[in-house]
Amino acid sequence: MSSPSPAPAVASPVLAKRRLSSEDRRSQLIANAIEMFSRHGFSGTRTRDIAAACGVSEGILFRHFATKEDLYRAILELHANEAGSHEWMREMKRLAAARDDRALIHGMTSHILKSFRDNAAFHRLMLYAWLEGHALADMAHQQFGLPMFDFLKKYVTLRQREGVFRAGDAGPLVIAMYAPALQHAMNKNLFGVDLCQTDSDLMAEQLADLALAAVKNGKKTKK
Amino acid sequence: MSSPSPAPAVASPVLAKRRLSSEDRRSQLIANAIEMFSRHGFSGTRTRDIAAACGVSEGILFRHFATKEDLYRAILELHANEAGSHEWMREMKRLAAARDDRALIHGMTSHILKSFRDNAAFHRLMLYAWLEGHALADMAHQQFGLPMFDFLKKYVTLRQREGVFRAGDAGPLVIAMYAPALQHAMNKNLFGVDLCQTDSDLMAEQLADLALAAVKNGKKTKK
DNA sequence: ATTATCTATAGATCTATAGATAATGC
DNA sequence: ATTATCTATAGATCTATAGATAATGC
Repeated sequence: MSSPSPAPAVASPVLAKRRLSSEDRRSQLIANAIEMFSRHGFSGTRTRDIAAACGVSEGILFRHFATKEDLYRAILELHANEAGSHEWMREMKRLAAARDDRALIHGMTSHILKSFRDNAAFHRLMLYAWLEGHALADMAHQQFGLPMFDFLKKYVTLRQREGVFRAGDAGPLVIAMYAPALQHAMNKNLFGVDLCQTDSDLMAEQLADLALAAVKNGKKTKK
Repeated sequence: MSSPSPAPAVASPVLAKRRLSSEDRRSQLIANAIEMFSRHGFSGTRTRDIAAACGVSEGILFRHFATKEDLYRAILELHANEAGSHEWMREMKRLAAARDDRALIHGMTSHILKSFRDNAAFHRLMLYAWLEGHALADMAHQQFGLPMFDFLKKYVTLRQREGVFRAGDAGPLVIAMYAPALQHAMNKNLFGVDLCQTDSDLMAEQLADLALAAVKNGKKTKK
């Protein structure tokens, strides 16, 4: 008689025709909306399909979110806050203070790969938001992209003065540091293109090593 | 009396209320459609707006292209063929045969930057097409992306055997070769983000040098 | 005479709302 | 009693078409 509380999961198949609490339904709507928006973009996604994915009528969707735009905003705001990038930034700064180039670049590489592996749908949605010129994509950039780039730029300049990093404008060096990892992550997790048979961990290792070799001065970099 | 033939340009402002030839109108529609699709994606673009951008009614658009999808296809097919990537591929192969690593990487870098600078709208549209999973985006990948990656992979493997390139899986090395340039080009031309004050030519130079340093063995790479 | 163009509109689709219904917690 | 849910539908928007009109080339 005492049935265990039914999973309010996204993928509850059939038979789960039980009513969900307002909170659970809201979460479910957001989860399915992320998936939809990440596949078809904002204007390519129909509120009807989001509701259908949750097994409810459209009315329910609009009871939780006044407009489609509202739902979209809720997603972006949710992830922008929880992203947990703050503690990671702190870790980066610690490694920078210790002048541990290798650990810093490896850490950044792993972080990028992991983030795209774990939140592929969200990153895909974010790329759409960016293309579509959504205000919140710009906000995310202001909040995370810029500070990160700025931090890296300062670190690169510092290491150049210390004679450890290659000379030249800091900008290109920063790009060389993160681009390979980001490019690979986008190819693999956003576009489903993986032209390397390399194992995932080894991949991170090698991408980081290459980034390190790119920015380090041409002296002996031996491991 | 003999007025010079009016410019069938995209941006003919006011006063150009003259009828265009079927061919010119078609070109104009495509040109404006590229701009629109590149900004808002396929589903985010209204046929009404494309027609309006050309200063004609929607009926005209549908006289030239049976469906919206048809117009979209016309754009992708047009650029896929004219892209002129074939001769560039030949040039790359020539440099590869001569083992000119520096020229090859610099050439590729410049090519990427120039292509995104000259055809920003098209690349933006292509990115949308890719996200939206349009069949022709995949086709373009089969036709250009894959062969290029394959070529680079073979070259890297060869140079590794010759002891000039760093050891390791070829995949990551290939990514390290093109990612910085591509990343920068996307940032700048697709997303309007340029965090480097560096001059354009110098930028290409530095990005290429960094890519070269990444893949080359840790011996003296002196210029 | 040919054909580029416009006007008007059909038909489909999509967001959003109103009011009725039924499952839940107390 | 409360509230999650459904049904039905309004109103807007969007693609696409049909038929009339007017500018062009001959």
